[in-house]
Amino acid sequence: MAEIPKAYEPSAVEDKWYEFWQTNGCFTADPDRVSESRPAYSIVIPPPNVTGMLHMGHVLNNTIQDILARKARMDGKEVLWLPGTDHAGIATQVQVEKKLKEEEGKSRYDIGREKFLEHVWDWKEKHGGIIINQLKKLGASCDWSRERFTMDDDYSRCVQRVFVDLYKKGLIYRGKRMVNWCPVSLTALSDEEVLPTAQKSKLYYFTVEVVEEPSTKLEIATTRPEMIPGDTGIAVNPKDPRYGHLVGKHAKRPLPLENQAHIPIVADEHIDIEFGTGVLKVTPAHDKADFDIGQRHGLEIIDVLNADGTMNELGGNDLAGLDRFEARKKSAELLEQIGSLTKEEDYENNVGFSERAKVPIEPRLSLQWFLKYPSIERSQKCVADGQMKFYPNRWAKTYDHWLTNIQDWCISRQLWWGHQIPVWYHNESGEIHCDLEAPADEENWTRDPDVLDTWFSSWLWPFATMGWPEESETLKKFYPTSDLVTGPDIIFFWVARMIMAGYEYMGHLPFKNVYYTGIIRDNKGRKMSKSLGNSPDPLILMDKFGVDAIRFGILRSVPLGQDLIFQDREMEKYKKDDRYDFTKIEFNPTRFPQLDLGRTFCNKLWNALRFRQMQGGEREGEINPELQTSDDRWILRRLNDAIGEIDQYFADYRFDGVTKTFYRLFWTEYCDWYTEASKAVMNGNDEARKANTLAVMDFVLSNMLRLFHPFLPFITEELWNGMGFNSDLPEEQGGKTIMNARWPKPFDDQMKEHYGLDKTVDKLVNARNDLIGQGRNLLREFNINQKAAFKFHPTGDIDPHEINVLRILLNAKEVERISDSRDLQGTPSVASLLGELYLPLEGLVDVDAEKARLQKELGKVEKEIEKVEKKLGNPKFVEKVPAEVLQEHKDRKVSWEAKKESILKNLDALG
RNA sequence: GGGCGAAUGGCGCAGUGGCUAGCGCAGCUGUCUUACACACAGUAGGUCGGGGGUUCGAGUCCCUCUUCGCCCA
Repeated sequence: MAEIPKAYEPSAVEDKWYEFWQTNGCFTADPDRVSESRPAYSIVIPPPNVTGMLHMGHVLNNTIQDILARKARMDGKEVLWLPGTDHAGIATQVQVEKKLKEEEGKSRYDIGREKFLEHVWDWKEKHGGIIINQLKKLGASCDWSRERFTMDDDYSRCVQRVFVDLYKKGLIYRGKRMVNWCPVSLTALSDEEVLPTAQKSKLYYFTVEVVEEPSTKLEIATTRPEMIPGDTGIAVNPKDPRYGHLVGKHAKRPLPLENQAHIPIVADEHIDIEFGTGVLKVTPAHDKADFDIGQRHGLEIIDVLNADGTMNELGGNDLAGLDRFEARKKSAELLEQIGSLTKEEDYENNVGFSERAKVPIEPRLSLQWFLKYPSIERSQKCVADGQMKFYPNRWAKTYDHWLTNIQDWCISRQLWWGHQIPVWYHNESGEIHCDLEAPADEENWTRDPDVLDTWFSSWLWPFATMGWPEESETLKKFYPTSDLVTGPDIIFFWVARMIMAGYEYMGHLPFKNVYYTGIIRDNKGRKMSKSLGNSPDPLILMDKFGVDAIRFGILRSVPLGQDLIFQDREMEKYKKDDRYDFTKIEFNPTRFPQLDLGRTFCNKLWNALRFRQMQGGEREGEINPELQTSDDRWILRRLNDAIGEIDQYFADYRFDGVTKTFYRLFWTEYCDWYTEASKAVMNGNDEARKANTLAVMDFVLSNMLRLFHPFLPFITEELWNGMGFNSDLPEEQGGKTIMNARWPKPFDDQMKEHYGLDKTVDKLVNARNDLIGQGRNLLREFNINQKAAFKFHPTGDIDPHEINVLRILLNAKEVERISDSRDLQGTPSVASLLGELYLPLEGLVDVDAEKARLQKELGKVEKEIEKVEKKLGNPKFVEKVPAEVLQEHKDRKVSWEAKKESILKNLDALG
């Protein structure tokens, strides 16, 4: 790096290095390279919606995967991070239909299936690459040569193959069942796609007449009076003393007015006597529970709804053609007209909403395809016995519970965009042909028009992307995958199903660890969503703050499995109507404190290297133990401890912990203490020592760059190359790119001994730094901004280097070493294990102020002494506590008492 | 109704029974000190949601209550 700019400019390096990595094949996985000494490591990406756009959740999720992949490469593994996108049946189809309506005023039926699918593919071609490019911008080190799409021909073939196989195994069947129907998307949905949502609604009370006893009226409560025309029975609990005797008689159904049919009153144990009036109207066509009651009692099924949620002619003259919600109001009016309505009251209940279309679903009887899940037992066992690990582990319980209560999966969807079901019905016999190929006499058959649930393709993702059903090299080497990173919201949709598919088709679990990320929320704690418009555009953030800053900032505040509050101090400012406008985000460092933390971290890192460069460009070689200062040993010990901590945090998937350690090691320990202390050497004349200090710096910096690389890929690569840390390394071990540099290892015992890295180093440096802190405090207490002279009275032998460091870090004019402190009585002073430090201020000392300061200090110290003495005075404490804790308390007491003594001496001197 | 999670300075978060409960941001005071004002130095600010218990010792373990969130029925 010829001339290093004063500040880090992300835009100047990001695209350059991404391009470099790609053209040099740094992301490409090669199964042939896998060996015992170079184990495989693999992740499959949770495929984003092909027409989607990057949001903060993607940033979190993919940064974590990238960190894992980059770390694994540095650990010497052959890494495959396999990317791709999902065709997202409903979501994509809805978008294209919307566009078609807007641009051409046509519906999909107007142009037909074939033409419509052409539109979808066009849309996919146009928008499908967007999110992929956004992931590249984020630095994702995916093997793009293996990018897959769930609608690729060979992938499609896998989906069909699995359908046919499961059908032949008898696990897939077709049946008329109550399903969740979305009146907007006009398709069935699986139970998992329905979200129970609390609704404020009304409970309508109305009466019906008992046909056999016209004087008897039954009062019924319902939230859906528009369904009355579909009622085919009245159910009561046979144990209910109020109604038991009416069983077997009939009731007169009030609606439709022109068809007030007589419907049977039946006895059913499942009726809750306490709820409402204890009388339930039974609408078998429109409620799952009612359907079951109807089945038990042989009730008629009357479907009063059209597919789009409007009432059909069976709803009667007054309701036919009305939307279900209008029909609700209208039927309440009708009941009132005939004097049947007795009251309305406010009521809160849970209504199932379509996950995609955000409207209440209708339970509807229809002919659909269902799957009895395969390999349930093995799937449940592998998590329960810890073969597969969940992080955080608590999700294992949720997973287990779902598998225990598992229901058959409705896999058919009445959509056009997706994998069409490989089933043909014979036009005359109705015979079913289920196969990869159409029947030979295709003209006599009709293919099932429905497509499969999108998740029916995604559940094959870990192996269908690797060449299955061929026994490809990729599959052999990279399956099962190592880690899966995803959100707990799709634990049933995706994770559980992939596990089952993995066992069923590969005979093995699909991944060994599952990391569940938290959810990103806005600063009011709300989930970020399109409809609220409370999600900032990550691309704009990357542009303003730098990609590395975003990665670091986000990861720094994500504790394992906890949701993350993304702070935006000015969100409200950008409110437009009910939404937020994040299209114009100005650069404003304090607006996003978490991102700013990342940005300043990068800049600090940049400047730490810049400082190193200014000391001379040559890379230094071996560290000579003879020439080390106490600070050299100390920083090597700090680095060593940090590597250990970081490794442990990685093992536990605690990325917040990793960044925290980075911060402490780099900012506090390396910059604030070590770099500053090193100036004592760098400003001196001992050239050998200077070179040695530079060698220590190079060693620590080179280690830190490597540790940071998975989190901060761009800036570390720029500095690694620019500063020449790559220069004497073999190409495949960091010579070409930091991506392949070796992950730092803690020192072994021999190294520790060689460099003299024992605890005594810490004791000395900590005591000296404590003295510096106290000295700085004195300067501020006495309001001294200019350089002042200190006098230092050490308690023991001390290297002149330490005094020099004292001088530099205190920013002192001079630190004079004295052997007798008597003359200094009455001047401000502080004490540490190393000795006493005086700030001789002739004529400047406000005796009273200094006394007050010392008294305050004394108070603190005495309180601590009291505390520790109380503990040590407790015989039970002394008896029971572990030896090292006891010793530690004793030491503490000694140290506080020394401090107290020194304060008292100085107070005494002040008179 | 059942299950899970959270509650620690103004804000966002660490804290694995035992150092004086930490970190970042924001605040206040001073400094453009030749790596960094995207910085440096100093400083104030919390008794850890409430209550009870276990323990020599509890932010940490147990019980209970409150509030918030998620999942399942």
